[in-house]
Order: sequence, then C-alpha cells, then structure tokens
Amino acid sequence: MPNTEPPSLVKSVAHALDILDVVARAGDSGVTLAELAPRVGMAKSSASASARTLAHYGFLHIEMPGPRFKLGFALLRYGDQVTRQTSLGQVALPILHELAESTGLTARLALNDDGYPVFVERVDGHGSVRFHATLGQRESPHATGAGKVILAYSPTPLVRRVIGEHGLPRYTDSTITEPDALMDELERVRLVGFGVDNEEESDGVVCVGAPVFDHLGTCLGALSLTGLKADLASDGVGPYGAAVMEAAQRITRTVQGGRR
Amino acid sequence: MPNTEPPSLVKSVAHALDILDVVARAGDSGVTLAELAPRVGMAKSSASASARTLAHYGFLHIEMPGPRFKLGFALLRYGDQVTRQTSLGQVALPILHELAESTGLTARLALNDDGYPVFVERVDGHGSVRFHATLGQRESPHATGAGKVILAYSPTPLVRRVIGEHGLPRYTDSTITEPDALMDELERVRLVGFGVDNEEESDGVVCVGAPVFDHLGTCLGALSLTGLKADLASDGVGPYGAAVMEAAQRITRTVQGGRR
DNA sequence: TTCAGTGTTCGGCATCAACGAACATGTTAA
DNA sequence: TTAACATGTTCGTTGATGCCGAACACTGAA
Repeated sequence: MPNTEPPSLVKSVAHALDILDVVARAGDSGVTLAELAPRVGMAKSSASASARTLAHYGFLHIEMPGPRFKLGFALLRYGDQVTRQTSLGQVALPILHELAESTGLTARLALNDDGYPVFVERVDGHGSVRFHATLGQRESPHATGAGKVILAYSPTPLVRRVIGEHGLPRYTDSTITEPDALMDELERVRLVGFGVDNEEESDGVVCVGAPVFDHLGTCLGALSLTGLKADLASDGVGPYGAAVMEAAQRITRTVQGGRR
Repeated sequence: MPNTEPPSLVKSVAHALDILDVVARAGDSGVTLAELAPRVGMAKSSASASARTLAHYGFLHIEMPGPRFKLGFALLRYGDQVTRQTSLGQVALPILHELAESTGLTARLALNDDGYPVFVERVDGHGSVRFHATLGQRESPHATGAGKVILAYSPTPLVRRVIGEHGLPRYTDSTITEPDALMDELERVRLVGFGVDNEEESDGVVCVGAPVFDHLGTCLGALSLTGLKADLASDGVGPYGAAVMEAAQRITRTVQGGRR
C-alpha cells in the first residue's frame, strides 16, 4: 500500500480508535491496561485516560476486578443503526428472510463500498452449517458472488483500481487470478444478470449474487445466497440464480419507487 | 440523574464520540458539517478534523458530493464482534434459531448489564410482525421478561439501586409501577423459573424470559421469546415458558461445562 | 510478611487541539 | 451570464491540555 495520504489526523482521537482496535483484537478475554498501553504506543496514564473516556460513552466495558477492557455495548447499538439507517437494509430484511426460508441457504445483503462488497445483513437458512460471515468488513471483490456483481456494474476505471490495490489473491484452485479472466467473467455476469462463486473463495462453498440499483442505475449493492456445494441438487445453482435475481429486482423497484 | 462524577475525560475523544452520536441521531440522510459543528459545540474547522479522523478509521462515511456524514461500516464490524466475543452469544445463536423455528416467535438473548437487560442477538420467527428490537441498548428492567429475570436473580441492593435510578415508568395499563409489587413479581419469577411480560411494555405484545447462569450461579443474562398476544393459543404462555427455560438451561450447562 | 504485578495519582512541559478569519468551491436566484 | 449565498477547506496564532514519567496505592501470591 503506497501510504494513501496523511490528512493530518487528530492525534488523541486516533489514539482512542487505536485502543478500540487493540481491544477488539484481544477477543473475549479482554486486555489489561499494562498490555494495552505499549501496544498503542502511549504511557499507561494517557492510555488510561483515553480508555476511561471510551468507557464513559459505552464504547468500552471495564470488567472488574483486575480491570480488563472489552468492547462495549455502544458499538453494538451503533452497528445496529448502520444497518437500520440504510434504506436498503430496511426493505431488504424481509426479503432476505423469504429467500433464506424458501431456499434453506444463507441470504445476505452486501453494500457497494467503493467497489468492494461489505455485508450488512445476514439471515441464516436451515442448512447444516452456519457461515461465520463477518459483517461490516470488505470481502473479496473477485471471489464472491456479491463482489463480482458489484464490479460487473462498476465503471471500468474503478474496476482497474480495485484490482490494482487489492490484487487477485488465490484462495482455492478455482479462484480467478488473471485480470483478463476476471474481465471476461464480469462480462458474463452482465450477460446473465447474476454472479456465481463456484468454490472460488472457499472449497465446498458456492454462492450466487444479484445486483440492486438505485434510480440512476448505480449499483448500490448485491443480494447473495451461500450454501454448501454438497447440498445442491443436480441442476446446480441455476434455480438459485433466478431466485436472487428476482428478489434483487424487487428491492430495486422498491428503492426506486418508494420515497425516502 | 445526580451527575455521577466528572472522571476527567479526554476532551477531544469526547468530542469525537459526541460527533458520532449526532450523526447517529441524524439517521439515513446524514448531516452536513455546518449543522454538525454547532450541535457538538465546536468550530467548523475543529469538527472537520475530528470527523475526518473518524472517517479515516471507518467510523464515519463521508458521502460526496456536498459532503454528508453518515455512520461508517467499522461500527458494524465492531458491533458484530461484540456479539461474537461474548462466549454466550456463540453458544446461544443456534439455540435461538431452534427456538424461533419451533415457536414461530422472535427469540432474543439479553446480557446482564449491571442489572439492566441489553439485547445482543436476535432471531426473528415466522410471525406476522417483526419487532424492531434495537440491539445494544438498555431495555426496561421492570417491563420485559428478560429484565425481570435478570433482576430476580440479582442481589437485592442492586435491585434497589436499579429501581432507584431507573424508576418504574408506566408504559401500559399493566405496567408494574409499585416497588413492592415488583418485588413480589420477582419472587414469583424465582418460584416458577421464568419471567412473563404480559403487555406491560407494549399493548398486545407478550414475552417470556428465562435466566442463564455462570458456574458461580451469577445470572449472565436471559433468553426471551416475544410475540403478539393475539397469536397465542388459548393455553397462554405456559408452553413457551417451558421452552425458554429448557433452552436457557441448555446454554447454562454449555457455559459451565465448556472450557475457555 | 514480602514481593511482583497491577492501575492510579500527580506536577511539568511542549504539543497540538481549538479557534476564527480568509479562501476556494459549487449551488441557487435573478 | 452574473451575482449572491451557502458550503467545506486552509492557515497562523494561542492557550489549553494531552502526554509523559516517576512516585504512590492496591491486590494477590509466595
């Protein structure tokens, strides 16, 4: 990464957010102040003050005794609002439920984050396994159904930029790692109207995605269905592709038609 | 509220978190810098620097053109981790799915946040309505199934403190507003093993909750089932009470037995 | 009890967060 | 097209304050 730019950040705010990150990485057990301070490069006293402020707002939870810092409920509250505030998420939720129920697969909604897919909503199906799909972080643009769909309906310069900065890392034998091959694949997506991930990100896992547009034709995000290849009927992903497309089109119509 | 204490907060961090709060309240449409700055009591330039820092970490999303600030995906990511990092949330999720599926009601897991119930996980049932239960914020301790359960298994001084600071606000005709009546109700909860909210928080909505304990017998939180009274069979909430209790006990056993 | 580990308090210094006017931008109105 | 207005950004200046580090208090274990 060629060091994007130094937009003169506010140091103490950056420190506080670094603290959050360290605590998040620590996991369930939390961190003590002594191991936190050096990891963010501050004196104990300074880190204590910042952490205390975060805790006062509910972003951290201080667990007694032997104070251990964990993530606080405020993050959950705000995170929930992110989903809720997206007009897309609102209209998509019931449709995700329908999809999950009728297909038995895991249905998800990804938003277009500057060319990358970010899952913001998930409804598990009744299937055997449960995918620990993390919400809120950028997923592979080239190896997921949702990612391919978003790229397919993005302007070419953006596609090139995403490929340039993210690369095309190989996850499985089927992962597309050649830019030209990916461009062909995107063309195919535009042709059939939905994207397929055939064990390209994870062995044994397949996924289909379909695009959602706003009134200007910009791709807002993608709906996707994920399942185990072993669970698929012999006729492949075709029926599921049709189902996500139909559902995504319904969302598109609602978004375009409904005010606000 | 008698102004708890001024624990000497870090001003710039507090400002940044205030900004997040303002943006969150703004909703889907976001806020512009001009309306944000006065609302947090800062100069435009200062607010801009803070907001920019938040955006750099993904806590805010700057939407062009006419820069509008919205909540960023990082909040979603961290919020998701809060759920995931709770060992409870991990083991509870599949059980919530079971409950929602077998009863058709909305199943939720609340954690004990110093005597208050905070919902951290939710699985909707197939029922007619969908409850917009917000995650991550303190709910009524005296008017929800989960809240009553948590209070019922908390030490009396804590119960008194919660009643003192939260009061017993009336939401419906059935809300318990007298401390003595609430204490009797808690006794009843301990007797039958689960708590009932019979249209006490919202007309037409009923709810049952059952406790989850750790290995020391501390109440970690509560499982709850919520549905419309109109949808209930003639035999009332009894069967559901038995179901949540059984599920909660299974979680308790897993938590107590499992290492980590 | 002693000891090692923790988190907290305290003063002092230099940083830098906050300000506000001047600038650049792009949107609206005439 | 022009003009007026609104927005967000830039830029020194200055005083507040975030940061440090050593000394203190506390806890739990040996």
